[in-house]
Amino acid sequence: MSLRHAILVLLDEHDASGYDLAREFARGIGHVWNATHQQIYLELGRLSDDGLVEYRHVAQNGRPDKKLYWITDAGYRELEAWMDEPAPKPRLRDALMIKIAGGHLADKEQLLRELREQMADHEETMATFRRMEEAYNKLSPREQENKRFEWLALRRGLLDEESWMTWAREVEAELVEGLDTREQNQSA
Amino acid sequence: MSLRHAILVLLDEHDASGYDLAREFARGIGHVWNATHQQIYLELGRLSDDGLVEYRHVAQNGRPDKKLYWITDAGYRELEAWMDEPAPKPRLRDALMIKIAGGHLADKEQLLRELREQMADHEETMATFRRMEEAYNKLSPREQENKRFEWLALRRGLLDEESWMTWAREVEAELVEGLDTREQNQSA
DNA sequence: TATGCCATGTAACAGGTTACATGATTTT
DNA sequence: AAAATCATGTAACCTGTTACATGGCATA
Repeated sequence: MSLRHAILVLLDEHDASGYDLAREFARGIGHVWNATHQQIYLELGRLSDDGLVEYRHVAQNGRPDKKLYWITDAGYRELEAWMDEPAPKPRLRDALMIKIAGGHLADKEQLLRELREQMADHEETMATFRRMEEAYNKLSPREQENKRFEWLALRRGLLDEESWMTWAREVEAELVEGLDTREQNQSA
Repeated sequence: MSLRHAILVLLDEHDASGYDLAREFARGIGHVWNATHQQIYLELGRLSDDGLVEYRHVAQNGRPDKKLYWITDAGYRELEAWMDEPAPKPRLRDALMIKIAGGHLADKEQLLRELREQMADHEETMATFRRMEEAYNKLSPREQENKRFEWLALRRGLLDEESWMTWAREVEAELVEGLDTREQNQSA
């Protein structure tokens, strides 16, 4: 159950509402951990019950009220204790890769279409990460030092996306080549 | 629910027992999809109930009997139908990255130790993948052609591992540097 | 007028993990 | 003597997803 720890790490960076957290999970940190708003609201409730976070209502003009959460001392103790325990290895479940592995059974045009859709998504993610990296690079050396670990996690996302795109371009080229060859045979 | 489709893709490659599948999920294909034996045995039961796979008992000498499963025509139809539907995007949940992102709260030596353990694991995985790639390279052009898609999925695993190691070495260097600096300050 | 953003939640269900259970053979 | 490999399963529990629910304000 690391969702709570992911939330605590985010709350350590800055106070946030459930909505804020959901946004961050959908963007930056979402690359290494993700969660839907439903999960987040539930977990914030539990964290609050356990005294690891606290919140206050914040009224806003033109927008609905929100609950602003922050991490408590008990929350920090919990986080630090968790840091000393070995992290479970991530378990990957990528359905597209299953399709690729069994690609000889698939409609190649369909597969190419889907690959390209995912490539577009990954391009967007990379663009976001690059913007985040640029923002980091513009910080003062002192601030860079403070956010060094956040940056290292971001860096992981970037390298991961780059490696994915490298792979995808290889696959794209092969699929296109396969389709071209078939067309030539048909017209011959 | 793509576990069943992952199993079907594996059974398309060759007939297998639940145990065989569990081994493959733990090694090769495990990089893109993984499952425990408990999940696999349950799902094989359901696949069998749904007529997508069949099996026969195989007696073995010196080893327990096993159930050898294969994919049926209905199984192939199911797989092909599934291939045409968009695959859900993978959701990453990597606890180590949360630790890294909140690394300023962690004991750096502990973090370095854990990073190095995971690096060793990844080295092993890479070695396995490289052996698999070498085996593929030794196949006849015709066989390479047949297993092209399997190889593309393997290739993804390799690139992913390489990218992970690149990142990990960067982080390792930073952590080591940080610890050295602290030691110098202590002894000064 | 419709879509998107802000903001928080509940409930039912599906999927996945951990613990428990057994037992022979082979390797260290 | 202990650990690993082969081989299959059940049950309880925890986690995560999808569907449902509401509603104002701002932008296209």
